[in-house]
Amino acid sequence: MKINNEAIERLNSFGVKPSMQRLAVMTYLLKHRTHPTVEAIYLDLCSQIPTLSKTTVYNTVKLLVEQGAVAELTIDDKNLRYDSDISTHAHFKCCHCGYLCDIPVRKSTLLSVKKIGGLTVSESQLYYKGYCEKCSKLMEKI
Amino acid sequence: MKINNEAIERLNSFGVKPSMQRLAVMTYLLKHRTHPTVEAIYLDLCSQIPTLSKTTVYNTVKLLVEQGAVAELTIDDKNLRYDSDISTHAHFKCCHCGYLCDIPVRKSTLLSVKKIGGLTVSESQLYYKGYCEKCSKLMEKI
DNA sequence: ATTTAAAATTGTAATTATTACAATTGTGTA
DNA sequence: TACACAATTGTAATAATTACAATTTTAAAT
Repeated sequence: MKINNEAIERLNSFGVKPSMQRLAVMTYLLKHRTHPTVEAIYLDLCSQIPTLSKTTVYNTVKLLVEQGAVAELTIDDKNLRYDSDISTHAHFKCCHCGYLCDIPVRKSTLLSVKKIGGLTVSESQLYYKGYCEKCSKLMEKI
Repeated sequence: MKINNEAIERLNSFGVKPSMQRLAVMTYLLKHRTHPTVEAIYLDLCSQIPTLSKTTVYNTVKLLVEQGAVAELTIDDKNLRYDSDISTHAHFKCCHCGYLCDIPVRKSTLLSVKKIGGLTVSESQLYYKGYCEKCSKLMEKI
């Protein structure tokens, strides 16, 4: 996997000082829109950067999230997941097979910064849970 | 804490066979709308049921969630939280102090059962994250 | 009432994601 | 080249949750 310009630009525009590892993680997230876990990112990048430490991946995604360069999803109760798509959209997770995907949403539904009473909301997440097409059909048969 | 009728009715109407422990957990959740963790439920109920096991609390909340009698929140990356309010509403979490509260929401925003493409959505969760009133003011001073 | 089977509860051990932290390595500058 | 600082690494610790076997409780049948 080559480092792409989009990754460099993303880091720069969110004030993240680039490094080999950070660019690799950012590039990975931009390329793989699968909402990967730290484990998945780590395992895939290991072949490219054999000295990579899982701690570095943890440090990096934390930094990227803090700076707003990527989104952190808490849709799964097991692991945190990361998404380089920081535009307005929702997520669906199949509670049977774990399948996870994006769901388009009107911007008005998920406004990025607003006030609710005294609360300052900087981030909104809309999660849908249920059964994917495959698992729905499986359920009917049982 | 007395077991209340609402707890018995809730278990019955969601097909959960009642027991001392299940009623205690259900009653606790109906009374404490603080979105408690398993740990919190366990610690509070220990004085009432000294033989209570944390595993039982885990088993019970899992059962209640499966049957739809309570909602499970994944808003916090550390622990799962449980909510006996299964009506349409969103949640806010302060990412500085951890404060968690309910946010009213129009029913149309979070429809409880629908289809999106081939996906069968049985549950929607809307999470807001940011700073509570106290923490917002703290931030300004720094 | 007694026996019996099934279900619920308990306690302990295992698993796993994440964080803490100290040591090492890398980077940029004087 | 030397120095200070930041980033990375590896290991150990923490903590939430699950697995599982043993025990207790419940409910039904004799």
